[in-house]
Amino acid sequence: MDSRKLKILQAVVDEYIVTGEPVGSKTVMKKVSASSATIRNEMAELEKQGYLEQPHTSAGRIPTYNGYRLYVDTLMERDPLSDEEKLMLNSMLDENAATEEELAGSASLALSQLTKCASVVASSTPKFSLIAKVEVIPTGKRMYIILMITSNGRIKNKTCRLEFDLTNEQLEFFDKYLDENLKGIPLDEVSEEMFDNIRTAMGAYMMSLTPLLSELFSLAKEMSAKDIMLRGEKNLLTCKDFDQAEIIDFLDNRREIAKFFDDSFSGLQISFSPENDGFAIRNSSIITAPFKKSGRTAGTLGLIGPMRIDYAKFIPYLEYFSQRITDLLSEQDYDEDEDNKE
Amino acid sequence: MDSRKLKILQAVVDEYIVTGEPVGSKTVMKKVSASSATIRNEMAELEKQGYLEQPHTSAGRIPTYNGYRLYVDTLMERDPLSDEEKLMLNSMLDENAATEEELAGSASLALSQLTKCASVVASSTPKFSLIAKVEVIPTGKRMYIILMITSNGRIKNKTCRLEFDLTNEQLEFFDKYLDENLKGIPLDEVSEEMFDNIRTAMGAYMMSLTPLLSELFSLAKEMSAKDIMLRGEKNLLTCKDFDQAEIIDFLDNRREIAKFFDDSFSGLQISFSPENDGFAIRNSSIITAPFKKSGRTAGTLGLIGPMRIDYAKFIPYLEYFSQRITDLLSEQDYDEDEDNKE
DNA sequence: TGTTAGCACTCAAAGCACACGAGTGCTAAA
DNA sequence: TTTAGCACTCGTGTGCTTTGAGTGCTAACA
Repeated sequence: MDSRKLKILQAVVDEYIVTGEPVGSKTVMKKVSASSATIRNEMAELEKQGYLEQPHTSAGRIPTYNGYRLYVDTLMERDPLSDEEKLMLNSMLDENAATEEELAGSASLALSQLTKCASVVASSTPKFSLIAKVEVIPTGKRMYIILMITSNGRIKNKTCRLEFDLTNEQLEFFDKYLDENLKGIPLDEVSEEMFDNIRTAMGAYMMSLTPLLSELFSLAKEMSAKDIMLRGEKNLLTCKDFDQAEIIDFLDNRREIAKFFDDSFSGLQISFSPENDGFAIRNSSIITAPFKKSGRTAGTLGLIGPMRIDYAKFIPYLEYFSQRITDLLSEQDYDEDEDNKE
Repeated sequence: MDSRKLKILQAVVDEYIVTGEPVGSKTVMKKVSASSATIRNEMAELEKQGYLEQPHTSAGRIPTYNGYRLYVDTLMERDPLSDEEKLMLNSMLDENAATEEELAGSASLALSQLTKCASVVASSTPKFSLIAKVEVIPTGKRMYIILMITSNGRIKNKTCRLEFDLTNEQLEFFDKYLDENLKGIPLDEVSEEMFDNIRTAMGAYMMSLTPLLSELFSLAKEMSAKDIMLRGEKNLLTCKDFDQAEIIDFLDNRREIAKFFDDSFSGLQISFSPENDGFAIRNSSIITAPFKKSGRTAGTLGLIGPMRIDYAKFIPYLEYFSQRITDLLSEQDYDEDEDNKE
C-alpha cells in the first residue's frame, strides 16, 4: 500500500471526524501535496479496496469501517496529553474514593463528560470474591433483611417477608450455620445443589427457614452476576450518527453489554460495530482499556460512542485514566504490604 | 357556559386524544347534533374563551391546557374497569413484594407498560422513620462499611476508607455508643449539631472516629432525603409530543421531580405543565394518586406523560393501583394488630 | 509512466410554481 | 338561532428547474 494513499486515507478520516461531512478531493488537497485529480484517482482505488465509500455518486468519500480500522491501527497520531490536560483529568478523578467501584466510576463519569459518549466500567472482581459475611436482621413483623458482604467489600441486601416470625433460637441457629458454612465460599461456586444440601442440614428448622434460604440463594446469584456501571447514556441519545430506537434497545439490554465486557481484554482495544456481530449499535465503536490491581486485571474502563469520534484525543484520556486507576490501586497494595511488614 | 359548547369541547378533546390531529367541525358533527357551521361558530367562541386553539388558520382545533383542565375536571367520563382489566392489573402487581417500595414499584412498572408513559413512586415514609440500627463492619485493610437500618426496614450502606485501622476496642466503643445514642432518633432530626455533640463525646477516640462519623452523617442525610422511583422513562423519549432535549434535562433532574412529589396530595390530582411553573416538560401532564398505610399517606403513585393522554382509561388504572396498594398495606396492619392481641 | 488540467457528467438539495383539500369565517336565507 | 353556501386561507404534496459540490475520464505534459 502506497504511502500517499495512506496519507489520503488519513486525511479523509481526520477531516471526516471533525466535520461529519463526506470529504472531497479538494479538501484533501490541503493536506496532501498532489492535485485533486491524482487524489481522485487514489480515492477511487481506496474505495475499490474497501477503505472508503461514497454516500452517492457526486459526493465526497467517507471511511468504511475497514478504513477506520486501518486508521486506528496504523495511521492515527495520538494527541499527547498536555500537562494542563493531565491536571484536569486528575481533578476529575476521585482519588479518595473508598472503593474500586467508586474510583473507576468517577473516571467513567469524567470520560463521558469529556467525550460526550457513554462510558462503562466493568469489574472483573466478582470472579475472585468470597463470601465474607452473611447476616439475617429482623426489622419488623415477619420482615427480615438478609445481608451479604464479600471479601472485597461489596455489600448487598434483600428484604423478605415470611409467613411466620422466627424465634430467637431459629435465628441464632441460622446465623451460626450460615457463618460456619458459607464464609469463605467463592461466590461463583454457589450452586443450587449446595443450597439443597444446606436445606436438608437444617433439619427441624427446614420448613421455617426455606424461604429465607431461597432468598439468600438468589442474593448470592445476584452478587456473582457480572454487572456494569454506565455513565453518560444520554449522550448517546443526542448523537445523530445513531438510530434513536436502536440506542434505547441497546441501553435496555444491560445483560448483553455486561457480557460483551466480560471477555477481559489484555490491553487497549478498539472494536467497531460490524465486528461485534449484531450486538452493538450500528455505526458505533467501543474502546476499552483494562485496569489492574495486584498485577491482574481488576476491571475494564470503556467508551461507547459513534465510529466518528476523536480517537486521537480520547484514547489518551482513556489510557491515562486506566493507568491512573491501576497506579492508585497498587498504591493501596503497597500500603498493605508495608503494613504486613510491621 | 352553554351545554352544547361543552359537548363540542368534549368531542374535540376525545377525538384529539385518539388521533393527535387537529379536529375539524365535520368530525365533531358526528358526535354533536348540529350543523358544521354552528359547530364552527361555537368553536370560534371556545377559542376566544381560551379552551381551544388553531395550529394555523385552515386547520382544525386542538385543546389548550385550559381545555384539558375543563375536560378532566368536569367533562370526562371515566371508563370503568372491566373484570378482565382488574384481573390483569392484579396480575401485574407483585402482591408478595417484601417491602412497600417493591409493591409500589411493581405497580409503577405496570403503569408505565400499560400507558406508555413514565411512572413514579414517591414514598413519604422517610419523614416518619427512625434509626433502628447502625453498624460498622470492617471489611479489609482500613476499609469499613457503615450500615444503617430504619424502623420501617429501609437499609443503606456506605463504604469508607480510613487512614489508619481501628482497634477492636475503638470499634466496640463506637458501635456501642452509636447503638445507645442513635437508635430511635427520627431520621429527619439528624443534624450537624447533633453530630458535633457526638464528636465531642467521643473524647480520646475523636481523632480516629471523626471520618467514620462524617460518613455516617452523610449516610443519614442520604437516607432521609426524599427519593423517587422512576419507571418507563424511555417511553417519554419516544413520545413525539415532547422535545427530546427537554426530556433528557427533565430526567437528569431527579431532585426536582422528587421535590414536586413532596407536596403530598390528598387525593387524585392532575396537573399540567403550565401550572407547574417551568418545572415539567412542555405539554406534559402529571397525574398522581396517593396510597395510604395505617390511615396516613404512605406515598404517591404518579404518571408522567403528554397532555394528550387517555385520561378516561388511565386514571382508573392509577386509582385502582393506589387503592389496591392501600388495601394490601392495611392487610399487613391488620395482621400486626391481630398479632398484638395474642 | 505517473501526474495534472480540463471537461462532461451525476445527483442531492434547495427553490419554485402549482394544485389539492381540509377547514375556516362570513353572509344571507330559513 | 340555525344553517347552507361560498370565498378564502394555508399546509401539504408534486413535479420541475437550478445550483453546486464532487466525480470519472481523457488528453496533454514532465
